[in-house]
Amino acid sequence: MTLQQLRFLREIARQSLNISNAAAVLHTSQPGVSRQIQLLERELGVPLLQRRKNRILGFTEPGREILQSAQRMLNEAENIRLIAEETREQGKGQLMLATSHLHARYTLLGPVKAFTERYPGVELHLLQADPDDIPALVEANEADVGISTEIRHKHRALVTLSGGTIRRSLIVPRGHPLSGRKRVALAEIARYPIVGYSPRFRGGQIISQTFRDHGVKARFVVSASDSDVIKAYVAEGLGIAIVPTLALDSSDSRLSAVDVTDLFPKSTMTVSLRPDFYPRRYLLDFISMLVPKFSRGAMHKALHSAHAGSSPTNANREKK
Amino acid sequence: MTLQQLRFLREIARQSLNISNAAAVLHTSQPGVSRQIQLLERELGVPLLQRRKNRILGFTEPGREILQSAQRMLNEAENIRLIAEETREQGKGQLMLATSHLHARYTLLGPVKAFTERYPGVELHLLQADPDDIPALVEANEADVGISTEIRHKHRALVTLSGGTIRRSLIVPRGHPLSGRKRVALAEIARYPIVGYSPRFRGGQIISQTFRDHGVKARFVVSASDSDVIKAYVAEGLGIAIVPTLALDSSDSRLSAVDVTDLFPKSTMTVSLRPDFYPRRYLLDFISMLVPKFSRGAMHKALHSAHAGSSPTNANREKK
DNA sequence: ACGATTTACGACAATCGTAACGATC
DNA sequence: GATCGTTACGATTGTCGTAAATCGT
Repeated sequence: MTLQQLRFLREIARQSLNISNAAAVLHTSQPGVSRQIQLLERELGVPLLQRRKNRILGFTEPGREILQSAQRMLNEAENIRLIAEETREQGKGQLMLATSHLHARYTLLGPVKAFTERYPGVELHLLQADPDDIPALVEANEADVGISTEIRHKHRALVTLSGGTIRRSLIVPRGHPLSGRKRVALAEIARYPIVGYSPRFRGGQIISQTFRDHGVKARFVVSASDSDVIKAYVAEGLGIAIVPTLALDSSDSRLSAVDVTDLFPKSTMTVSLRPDFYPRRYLLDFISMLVPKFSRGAMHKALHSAHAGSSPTNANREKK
Repeated sequence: MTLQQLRFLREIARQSLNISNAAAVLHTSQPGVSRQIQLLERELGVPLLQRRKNRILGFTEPGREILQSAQRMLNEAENIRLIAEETREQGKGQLMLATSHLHARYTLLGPVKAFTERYPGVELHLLQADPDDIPALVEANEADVGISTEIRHKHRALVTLSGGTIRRSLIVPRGHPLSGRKRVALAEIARYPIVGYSPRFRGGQIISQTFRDHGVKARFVVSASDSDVIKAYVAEGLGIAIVPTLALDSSDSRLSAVDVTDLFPKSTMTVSLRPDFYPRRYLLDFISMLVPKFSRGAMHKALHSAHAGSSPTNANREKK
């Protein structure tokens, strides 16, 4: 069994069973790929691919299982490369963040600035995406870490860390009847036209759902998917809006805000990671810049408990 | 990077940094091992072993990390072999159980019988050990599965499944004042000399601790580590005892039993497994014979959620 | 001087790419 | 006939084991 053979197998799977394409992607020849797979099958004594004469129909049952193990092995191999690279070129590398507009624009601003000063050699990429897609991006290893709001933990392959609570504010134009209030009720808000978040996203749904749950009929006049746009519309007098408090800066002289966190379900910022990938030092550092309560030690513990399997294994029960 | 190189690395670690021994264990030559490690170090661009001239002092920091990844990879490689072997020779193989005397003698009797009938080709080994050592044996891969009573979940690398409650009975010689009673109190038990479990084991500690917690002073006259011995002593009139109910068979005409499960802390049978090792079909079958509520499907789910990392990873972010 | 690791060298095996063949759509 | 997979063969590369050299205790 060779890592090469496993790479071939994985690529065949990725290329939906087309060996020629797999060979092309791996910059090698088809016959080589074909033969290595055959050798692997012979060594294991089990066919991995279902074939009819000269055509490949699919994986066999054990083939699928073995493919999964192969993927895990190759991931670990990649981890080894990462570890080596990290110690070789300290403070060099890439960091891919998957995040929503909101966090990219506001939450991450400070941490990103601190990070680029601390690690000038690391290329920081912000992969902006729909909030609902973020965990999937991390799971597909398109991003090293996902920063989003409120994920149901259905993605079991990820570790999610809960950050701080996201506060919400009602914003109204200056001079509006609700301006300057300390607190407001849902029913009061509903008296005025509302500029909402696009219902495509969870954030928007949560707001409108809350009105519905309390039997309050709210009138949404426009919806947008980004708080800057919403703020602009409110400032122009199109309506009032509920936005994350962190999207407000005091410089907005045309707007007035009222805290309404308690009127809506609690939202928390969540950071998601793949526990089976090696967390480079600067990655963990970035997260602790973002959420100081996550020290590197605490995160190592969380990741390690999610990613078992490196225990000593002193016993040698392997077949010879 | 070769699997061979990783095997060498792991064996060097196992042999506490003695390359010659490692080579001997792997049936190869020292120079070969030495050179492969050097090649790996050169390829990764990072020293894995700390050396002074001609002597090896220890692992480097990245070396230790890489060793862990290497162990995971080799475990998965072993899994691939297991999968292949399983489909090649269905119903052949070995099954190593780590268990305490109690479970070996009573709980497992039925399941073992059923198992040997269902899988006559599988060699079933019972590795009897002190209850407290059982999780460690599973973690070290000396056993495929551990069956024990009540483990604190400090072994995070293991998945533990909770089976049924262990009932306890007070046993007394026939004709004893407590004989025939439906229920007894702790204080009543403490009036008589007690034959106890060896305090070396958790089981014994739980019993005596309970007396102490309730401020009841009990008198232990003898202690043994095995319920058959204890039963014999009680039958001979040395004292009375608290034993797991399942250690009693109705044929014991010289003894009389009273259920006392509720007087002591609840104990449950726990089954422990390493989620990072491929669970052969007959292993899961054995467990469901032991605890019917664990179907193969349920266990697959439990294991898979504990063992992440085989997700598609369609993105190809690896360096070329 | 002995034990342990690295370096040197030669034989062997394995892998890879090109070319040719067979089968399928 | 075009695409895809397998078989055949030659060149290159890599691996392994023996022997020698080097270093440390």
